[in-house]
Amino acid sequence: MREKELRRSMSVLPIGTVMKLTDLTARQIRYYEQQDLIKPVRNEGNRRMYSLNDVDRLLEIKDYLDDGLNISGIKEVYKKQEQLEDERKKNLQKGLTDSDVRKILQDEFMNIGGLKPPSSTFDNPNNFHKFNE
Amino acid sequence: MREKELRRSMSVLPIGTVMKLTDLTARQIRYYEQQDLIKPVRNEGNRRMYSLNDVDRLLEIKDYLDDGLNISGIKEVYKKQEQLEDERKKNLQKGLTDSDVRKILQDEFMNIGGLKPPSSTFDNPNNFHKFNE
DNA sequence: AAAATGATGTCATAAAATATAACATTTGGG
DNA sequence: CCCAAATGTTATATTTTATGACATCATTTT
Repeated sequence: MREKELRRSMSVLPIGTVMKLTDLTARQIRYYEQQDLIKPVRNEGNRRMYSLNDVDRLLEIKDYLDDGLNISGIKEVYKKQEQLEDERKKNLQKGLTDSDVRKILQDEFMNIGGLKPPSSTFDNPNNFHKFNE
Repeated sequence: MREKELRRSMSVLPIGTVMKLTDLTARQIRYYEQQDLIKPVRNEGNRRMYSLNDVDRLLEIKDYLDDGLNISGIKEVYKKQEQLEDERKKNLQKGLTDSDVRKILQDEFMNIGGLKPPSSTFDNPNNFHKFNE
């Protein structure tokens, strides 16, 4: 559903609406922007316009702050997240899926000591491979 | 997905945004409201606030006008639509589905002249019943 | 403890967006 | 040609937002 994503990223909400949806003050919202946590677009009249994704992120920021993180911490969280997404993109470009990558990591494990793959409980909940031992 | 509906009906868009999304002028949007085709809510400051459903309806209105309908015609269309929805609700309350209702109508037909159900071409495209005559 | 810093509040000022109402224009049908 | 429907235009008042400065409060740092 590509259309949904598009709509979630359309900047159509004025700051007043965002204040209500997030229960944040304009001061807070602008401050988080100043700290590069969000980047609302500006309309022709220089008013900030927000997307639903922006609203989600602001709600996230609120949660992180409630959890005791400070702005710097939140910034780090998003930096890591971006790195992760970049890696995923790179692999996708190479035609690899997440599960492909998992297999590769497993193979690397195998070659370390000539061992079998670890097959975590998560990947193989019922340990079926054990019947082949 | 009940949440989706809720979000589509949240009045969060100022008229400026709606203008861009629909390519209508403020004058037109307010005029259609005056004609009871839409009913945006007002915020504390008396500004009209629109939902995504409102935007959809405005786009519909645009299409109808392009098709040569006038405001009165469009009003009729929406009146009929409401009537239909009301009927559906009533039947749903009685625990009847659409196909139940169709059966009931067929039965009524039968009793008119002690005849078999009509089985319209739509319901029986190949007229299979004819082989039983 | 004092000072510094981070996060937010508050206030003043300017600009942009919207509401309302009145009058003007356009367009299609009788 | 005239009328009415749909829309444009303009003026005025109010609301909303942007920006920047200064204030406050809590937490760290020194």
